[in-house]
Amino acid sequence: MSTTQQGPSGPTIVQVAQAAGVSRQTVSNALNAPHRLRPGTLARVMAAIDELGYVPNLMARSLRTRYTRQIGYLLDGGGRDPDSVVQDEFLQALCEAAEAEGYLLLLFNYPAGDVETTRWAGLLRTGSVDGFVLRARPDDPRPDLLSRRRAPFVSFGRPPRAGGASGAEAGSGTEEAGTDAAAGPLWVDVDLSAGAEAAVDHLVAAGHRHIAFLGRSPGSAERDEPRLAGWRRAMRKHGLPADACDWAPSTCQDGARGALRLLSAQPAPTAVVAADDMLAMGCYAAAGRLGLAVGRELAVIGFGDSPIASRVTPTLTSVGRPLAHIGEAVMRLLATTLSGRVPEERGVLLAPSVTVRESG
Amino acid sequence: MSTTQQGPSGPTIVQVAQAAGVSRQTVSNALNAPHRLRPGTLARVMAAIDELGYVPNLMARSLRTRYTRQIGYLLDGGGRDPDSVVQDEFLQALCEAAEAEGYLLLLFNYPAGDVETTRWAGLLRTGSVDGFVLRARPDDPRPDLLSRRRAPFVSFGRPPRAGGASGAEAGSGTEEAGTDAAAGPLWVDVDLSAGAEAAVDHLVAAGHRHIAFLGRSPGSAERDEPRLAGWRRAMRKHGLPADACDWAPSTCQDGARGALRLLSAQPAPTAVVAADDMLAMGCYAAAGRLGLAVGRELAVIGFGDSPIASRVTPTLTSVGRPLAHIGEAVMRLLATTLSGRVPEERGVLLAPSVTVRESG
DNA sequence: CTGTTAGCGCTTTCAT
DNA sequence: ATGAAAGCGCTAACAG
Repeated sequence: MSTTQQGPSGPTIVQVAQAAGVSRQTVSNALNAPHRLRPGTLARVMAAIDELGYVPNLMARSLRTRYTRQIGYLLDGGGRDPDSVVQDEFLQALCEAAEAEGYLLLLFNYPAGDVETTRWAGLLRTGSVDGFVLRARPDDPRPDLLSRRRAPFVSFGRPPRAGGASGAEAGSGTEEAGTDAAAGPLWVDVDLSAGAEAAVDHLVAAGHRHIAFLGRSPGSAERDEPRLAGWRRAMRKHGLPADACDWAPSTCQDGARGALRLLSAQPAPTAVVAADDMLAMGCYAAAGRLGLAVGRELAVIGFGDSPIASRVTPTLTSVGRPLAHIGEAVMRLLATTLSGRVPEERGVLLAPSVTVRESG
Repeated sequence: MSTTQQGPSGPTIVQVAQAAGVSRQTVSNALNAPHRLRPGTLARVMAAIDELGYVPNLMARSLRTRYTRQIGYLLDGGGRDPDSVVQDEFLQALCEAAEAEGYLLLLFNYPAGDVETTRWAGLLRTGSVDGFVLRARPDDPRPDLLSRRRAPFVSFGRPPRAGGASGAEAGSGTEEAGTDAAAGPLWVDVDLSAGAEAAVDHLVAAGHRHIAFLGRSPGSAERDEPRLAGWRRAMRKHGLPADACDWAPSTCQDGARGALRLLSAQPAPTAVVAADDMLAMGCYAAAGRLGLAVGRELAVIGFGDSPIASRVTPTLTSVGRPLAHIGEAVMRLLATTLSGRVPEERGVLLAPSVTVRESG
């Protein structure tokens, strides 16, 4: 009588077998390889399963099959980006995608700066997870750590070049056939450059010809380079001069100052693409100070499609993040490797779409 | 190459036993009941464990012990609150607290409106989790569903009274003494009323005597009632009139309008407690329009301590959310019930503290 | 197509 | 204090 406390473990496979008058292996087959059963038997077994409310014990299954259908997600405690909305929505999307593939997400902490900890690498060995997903930030050491331990994983955000080995990998397919780990990590990322281009395309289609870009000031070269490049490329593509860009810290006030600088140029831009929604708010403030009506006299497009975008007046057009698609792509990649196949491509770039609202 | 694909399962307990020259349950004891071993043996076993890099297989352990040390967290897809920062930070805190108690968090989706799904209840039976944590919103049906299935869980946010289907059978209430589940769910919540009181206390200590309250307009009665009550109680406590309160939709512009109404009263308030940080931003805007310097001439305190609080000028004093404490309290409660003990109290109210910045 | 035989890695009796 | 036996619930091999 092990009445410690643990709840009512439902019926086991053998009870179902008895109820259906078959051997327990047949029940197992009914669940895992139904095509091997005669339709009649299958129906009888299924009926018994239904009646008894049988659910297989996943731990027992894992013990036998050596996989858990759980994947680990490394929560990033260090990255106290106010971007946390992203993490939340991404988690949501990833979770959904994982369930669609038959996986569950196991969460754990990556204590800030805790490079040495092998705890999560251990999770693979303890049989808690089959692989990992993480959101890689610039200079994130984790992808490399995972690669080194040969842990299957996919990163959201292109991981930094593995510091370990190669430098020259110009098309010589020689190391392609080597260890699978040497092929580099799997990743999915947002094509911010394409997002900026789409924003410009949208504005040009609306008749704008003087379109400025406002980036985030500290470290803009790194962080906003893709957005900037997309803006430049799109402007060139449309035969427009890409000469009106500026940078400001991502706060409402600083953004306003930056926007004022841009708007005081001659000829003044009629539209601004801001590197994030907060800077876009700064553009609103600047427009207000100049007596320009956002949407009618000055178009503003932000980045990130944050919750505030739909809560300001006028509502803000913003380049979104295809989080659902990202989640799906990540899980598809991971499921593929976990099943032993080789994914067609190591990395996936997903273009965001512009959510058009009143501001432009 | 006999292996399908699954990674290198580390050494097992029996290999450690051989290496240490003991039997395998001695190794087990070394891990689970070290006090039963002679120091010498223990050291030898530990050395072998270290050398071989042994980690116990948790699935096998679970199969035997009947608990998984995993707890499920129901992601709330429906609650598209722009409050999502809360969910993210809470998850972080909960995850940390869970790990401290030796638990891991298993995430899964609660598809919006999917009241019927028994999938997550099944998770308990499949042996995937020992219990659940969820963030309950008003009228959340999930706590009741979990109670009904006798699933151990703790909710962040006081769950609605477990009524049968609806208000119909609300009366009887004699089912209190029956099952243990009837003792009601376990919960942890933020004492927003105490938070508002603390805010007022802080303002009064700073010399303010005319302190207004600005609430969120649709559904304010429900959502902001505790904040309002705390403000009222504190005002009364200090012998001040609690007559200046107003409501506005939680956007910057509407908040500004609401604040303007409040500030046009006679005598004009010198401080405003806003029900969230967004409304506080509205107060900033109103102050700007009136030529009042926030912090010096008008004190503003928000709620939520959101990321913007520290990024605006002047930085915003805000009533925080003790997310770390909440996570710990939740896990303590859950761990207690899971270990078969009865927690001292069914519910825990945690008072938030005021993060003082430049605005007041 | 079905049933029998093993055994995944661990912990819990019960004997020494 | 340590060792031997048993079995958690399931599925991968073969046998029939």
